[in-house]
Amino acid sequence: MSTTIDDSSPPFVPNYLLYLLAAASEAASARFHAHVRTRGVRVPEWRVLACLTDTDGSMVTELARYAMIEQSRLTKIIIQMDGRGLVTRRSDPQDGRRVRVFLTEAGRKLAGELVADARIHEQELLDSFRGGEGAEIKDTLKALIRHLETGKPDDDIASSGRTAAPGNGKSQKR
Amino acid sequence: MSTTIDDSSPPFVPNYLLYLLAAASEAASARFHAHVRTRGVRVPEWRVLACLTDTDGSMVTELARYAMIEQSRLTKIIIQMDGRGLVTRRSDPQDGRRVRVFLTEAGRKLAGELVADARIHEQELLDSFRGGEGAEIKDTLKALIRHLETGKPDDDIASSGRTAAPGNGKSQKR
DNA sequence: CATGGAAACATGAATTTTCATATAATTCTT
DNA sequence: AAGAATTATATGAAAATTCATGTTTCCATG
Repeated sequence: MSTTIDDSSPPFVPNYLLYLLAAASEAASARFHAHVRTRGVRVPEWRVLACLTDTDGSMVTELARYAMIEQSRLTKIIIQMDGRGLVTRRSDPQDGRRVRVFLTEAGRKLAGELVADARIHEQELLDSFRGGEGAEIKDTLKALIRHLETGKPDDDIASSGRTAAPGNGKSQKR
Repeated sequence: MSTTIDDSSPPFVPNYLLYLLAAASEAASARFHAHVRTRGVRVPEWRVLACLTDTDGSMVTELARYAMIEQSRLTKIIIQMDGRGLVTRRSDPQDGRRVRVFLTEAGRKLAGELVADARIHEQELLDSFRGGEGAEIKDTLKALIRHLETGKPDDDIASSGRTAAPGNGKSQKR
């Protein structure tokens, strides 16, 4: 009874969107993440460094969102990085609850080098595709992310190319 | 000196491919992963269950690759799941080193339910896009993964679309 | 201007994950 | 066929992560 195993049904996992996304992320990141570890930096730390090159001095909560790291975890990572002299923390004079995180000189140097490496690696990756579809992938991902975060398509997704028109959908509720 | 900060340079992170991939994966998975935890299952466990619905009885190493979980970690997860009665392990009669992992009845039931939920969730996601670009995203990701894993473009990437031709795909050699 | 509530971080214990290595079973070599 | 090399899995200690909650500081309101 019910042992009717359909041995021929197509596999689920290799066609599942969430798996494809995770696998793509993993596969794309593997090399560079190995390089990062080579430099004595773990991936979450690299994320912090990268984010701080964009938004030096941001508060912990902001940084957590930006770097996709849960707050209490980020706090611990930052404390460690502080100990290693990569970042400093000072509390915001405007609002004593906030802790602003800054790159130190050493941190800025390291971050700069890694970002440069990342740019090169990214370029190599994108170049390794025929034609100019690399940029298309990025646009598709950006559209996907926007769509997922806002719940609204915001714009046509995955069609990229002609109808750029990113003008309208400003449904930023927040 | 050297404090020549170009305040206007565009941010790095939000345009960085590896970030976009990670963010897309995260954003797409958040809801469903929350649902999974609701059912008392952690994400890595869900991955194991899902993979086993495809390849019940596979060995630990295979499963590790399939589920993108490092071997020693997977071993521990499996031992736990065994304890909870979701899977069983028996050593391969052909090769005593190998441990084959099977879903129990309970495990199969749970896995089946979650996979069904996953399918629904995925469909909702794909439907939430205009037109039929959902499939395009999946094709793009598949091509990207193949490209990254093989080092060869294998096929035109990100062009997807017409040339579906999934017919041959029995290249499961392993 | 007290006070309740919210926001921003920090913290600690329990749990997981990592990393290197141990153990066990096969396969390859000579 | 013995020993070496390799493959598959397990294990243990150190480190990281999670989860719930604590502390501090700010904000709004009566």
